[in-house]
Amino acid sequence: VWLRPERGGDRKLNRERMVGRAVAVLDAEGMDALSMRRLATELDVTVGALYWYVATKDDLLELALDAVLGEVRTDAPGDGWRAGLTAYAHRYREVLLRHPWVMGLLGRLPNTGPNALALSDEVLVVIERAGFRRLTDVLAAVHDHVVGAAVAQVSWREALARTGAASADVIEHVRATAERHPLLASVMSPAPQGPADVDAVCAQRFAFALDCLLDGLAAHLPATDGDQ
Amino acid sequence: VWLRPERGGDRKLNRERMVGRAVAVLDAEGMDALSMRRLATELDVTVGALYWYVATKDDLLELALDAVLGEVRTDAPGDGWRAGLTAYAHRYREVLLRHPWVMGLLGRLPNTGPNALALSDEVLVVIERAGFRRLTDVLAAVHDHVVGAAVAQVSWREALARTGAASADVIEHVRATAERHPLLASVMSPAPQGPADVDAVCAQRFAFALDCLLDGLAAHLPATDGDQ
DNA sequence: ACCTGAACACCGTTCAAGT
DNA sequence: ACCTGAACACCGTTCAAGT
Repeated sequence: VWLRPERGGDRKLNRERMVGRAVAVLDAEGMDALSMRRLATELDVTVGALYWYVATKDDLLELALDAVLGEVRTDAPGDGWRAGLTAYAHRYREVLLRHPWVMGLLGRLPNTGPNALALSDEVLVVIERAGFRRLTDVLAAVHDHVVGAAVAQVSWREALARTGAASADVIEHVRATAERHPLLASVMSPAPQGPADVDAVCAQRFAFALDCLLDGLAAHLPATDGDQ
Repeated sequence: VWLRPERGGDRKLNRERMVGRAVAVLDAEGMDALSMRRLATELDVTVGALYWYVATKDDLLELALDAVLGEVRTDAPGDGWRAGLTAYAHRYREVLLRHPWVMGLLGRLPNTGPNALALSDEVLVVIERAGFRRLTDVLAAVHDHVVGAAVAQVSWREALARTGAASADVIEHVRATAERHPLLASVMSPAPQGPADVDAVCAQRFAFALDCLLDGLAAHLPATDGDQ
């Protein structure tokens, strides 16, 4: 998408307005609610008009994805690499959770928009200043953890939303799994399973794993350990 | 889905045959190729017949997701927790990369099928035997890293596949980004960017980050460090 | 250059009716 | 119980034709 010309245009439409409205619909009603026709009527335009600015719906989604990544800003560099990476990871995570539909796009579309590149570059600067050798590996490690944790949390939310109230079937199902997997059951039971609890558990879990990861990464700093 | 009865049936169809064929289509031609109509003709049946065994297409996809997770088997427990978790992570990753369409489902559908639960339980046993306190946190840390790394790799593949040969536009685009982000450019340039190289880079990157994570987790073992 | 109107080839889902 | 046939309300995309 990033190659295709911006296609000026300002009579009724432009890419910015399209992407903005698309993100609004996606945030409010999710992926299934966004059709080209829906977006067109929302912009007071016929469907065909959209294809003047965008070659395909996937192009539009790529634009929406990168627009959202623009919300992640690395601020105040210079508090040390660990604080910098931690702040980056938390900000990135918050953005993903604010726009859950992004998770369905990450594995399906390329993610090489200008905002994605700018963000990688900024974080790489922090990693380089820290003295790491494998710059991209460290970046990927942090990045992958954020994405993985966000995917898991959204998936969990989805599972809770799907099973509305506790019908008799659900109770029977839980009982059956508990019988087959006693350890899993004992480990899950203390969780009250409310949607708010899920977020709290995930937030704390995320911070824990991130700390472990950064501990492990720190051991690969030349000053501490010459091993590459 | 897991609540709804199996709906016996063996005249022409059953869930197993449906899911098997669906996975085959998904593996061969990806998410976009799988429609209910396509699956029906592939099974010598009309579309309506499918809805006897499955309430919705998402249900079918949930079944396909869990079926794929069944390919991840934890073998030979007892080589130590670190070897066990490493083997689990690598096997899980291989399965995800063999079925790239799964990545588009993970953040969109609940993932609470019997195979997913059984797998979690088996890994939890390894984690508990190791002496960890926060069982689920450790499980999630490893799990999230696998998913995040797989998502990134598939997304990278997709980006390469999308930009076919190096047209003049692509070259101009790369040059422009290189100018704006010199560090990013210098770090990316050594990569020959072939599809095979991507897999190799990602495999090594995955192993590195996993090692770092396990190092960090090991520090939280009571024997080594009483801190919870 | 930008947008409309209308069409094409598909979707997922439902449901009477058959066997 | 299981499957067919046909319909309903949608899709993404294309493209002549208008301005």
